[in-house]
Amino acid sequence: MPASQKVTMIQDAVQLVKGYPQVHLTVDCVIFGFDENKLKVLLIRSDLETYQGKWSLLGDVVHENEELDAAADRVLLERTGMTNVYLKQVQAFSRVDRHPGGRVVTVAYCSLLNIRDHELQITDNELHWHTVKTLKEMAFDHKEILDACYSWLQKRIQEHPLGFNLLPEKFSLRELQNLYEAILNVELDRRNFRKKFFSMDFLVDTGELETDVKHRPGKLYQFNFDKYEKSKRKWIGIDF
Amino acid sequence: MPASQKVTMIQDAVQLVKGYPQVHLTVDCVIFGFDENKLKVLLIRSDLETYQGKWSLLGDVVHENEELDAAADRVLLERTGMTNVYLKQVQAFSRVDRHPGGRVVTVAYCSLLNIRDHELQITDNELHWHTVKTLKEMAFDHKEILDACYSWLQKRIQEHPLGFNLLPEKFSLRELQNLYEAILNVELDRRNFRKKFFSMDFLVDTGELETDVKHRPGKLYQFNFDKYEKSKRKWIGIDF
DNA sequence: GCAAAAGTGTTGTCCTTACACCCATGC
DNA sequence: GCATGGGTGTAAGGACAACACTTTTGC
Repeated sequence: MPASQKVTMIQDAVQLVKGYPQVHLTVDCVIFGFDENKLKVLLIRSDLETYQGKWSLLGDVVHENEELDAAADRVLLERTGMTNVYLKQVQAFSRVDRHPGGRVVTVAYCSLLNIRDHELQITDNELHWHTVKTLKEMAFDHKEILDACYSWLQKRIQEHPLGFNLLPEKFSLRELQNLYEAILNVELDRRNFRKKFFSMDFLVDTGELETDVKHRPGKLYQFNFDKYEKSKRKWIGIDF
Repeated sequence: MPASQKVTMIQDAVQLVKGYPQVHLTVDCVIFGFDENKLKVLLIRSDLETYQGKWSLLGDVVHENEELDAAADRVLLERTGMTNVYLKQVQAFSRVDRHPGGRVVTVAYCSLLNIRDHELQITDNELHWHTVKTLKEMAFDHKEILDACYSWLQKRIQEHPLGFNLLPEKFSLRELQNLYEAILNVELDRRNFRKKFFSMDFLVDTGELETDVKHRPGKLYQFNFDKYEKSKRKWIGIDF
């Protein structure tokens, strides 16, 4: 290394960082659920007067010594009372004017949970589940964030077994198919759908049957996450 | 809406945001290139004494009224002199101790460019191209960021025509195949590879041939981005 | 017994894979 | 003329798409 390099070495990293500009940083969670054969998202009314009546994602500031994932976990825990929820970072949004109160950068998270597993505890600000399809305007850039997370979900659900997070532990194949059809917004052939999932061999027949249905009850299955993890294939293909 | 809601409405958004905690925010660019049939990444020596001798990604703070994409563009322009470079946000990294100078959140970008298109202008801090495969330790959490961007690239290149950003405008099929083999770390069958790309019908025969090769020269092709954009297919399938 | 959904197989088509020989050029 | 990589075709196997009838249960 040339001597000239050493001269410019920075010894005091703390001093260096102190000179950096700072921004307000938040997380916003797009929390998806599945009910009545429709994809739902958990929203509250915005508490900003500017956005009076508009719907808003669940979010919060990132605390001083908190990682982004932890902040998103915390938002989820505070709002739904649930831990160990499927939660993935999707994208940062940084439009300078995205918040009327000033410069706020936000990191969007996509979360999937089973609506039936929990009752909403705190229903401040009309917290409740909204049908994704019929959702129009939202506060801030939250519609844009929702759209990004929805696209993300549509893509991911075709490549990874995320969908099971939206269903009860035990589910019928009809429910599973309804889930895929709702999320992907397509109709699928029932026989081919079943063949596909059976051939993947990750479904476990629980031996139980649906109850409270007005017709022939379907078998209930569980997803074998362990088996899936062990057999993840490395796919090589070119397709675009 | 119940009356109780109105009471809690926030009128002064600016005041609200002023109360939010702030963090230091940076962008880091993983700039990939392709040369000598190897995937390369553009790095500098860290200028922090703590990381003396270690390699570091190209990054910078995000300015006060600057979007993340713009900050990444700026880093690229400053370091390579290039604009209109392929550049996508990949992921935010927020480990509390990831920077020795204090809490710094960074957003990673993946960038693809054609090494031949530009000579490195400023070679401060030993800026230069590194073979990805042989890269071990790096400053900060930059190895982790690089790995994340590399995985992202491996996945994306199979689904979208990104690879062409790493090649000259006109390229031979051999070069294209070498690119895929290097990035995916596999060997591909030459005949099947050619068939695949020809059947997609996005390659335009320029009528030109390779020069300066010691054997029969191959045809040079261009990628037809317009045609690709127009025929993007919506793929529905379940596969995991 | 009827309504409603569960459950099941086959066939044709297409895509993927594996594989070997001749061709054009530089030296 | 020989070494080097360019260029091409075919056949087999596997995945996917299309399609209809019987079975079980609730009422």
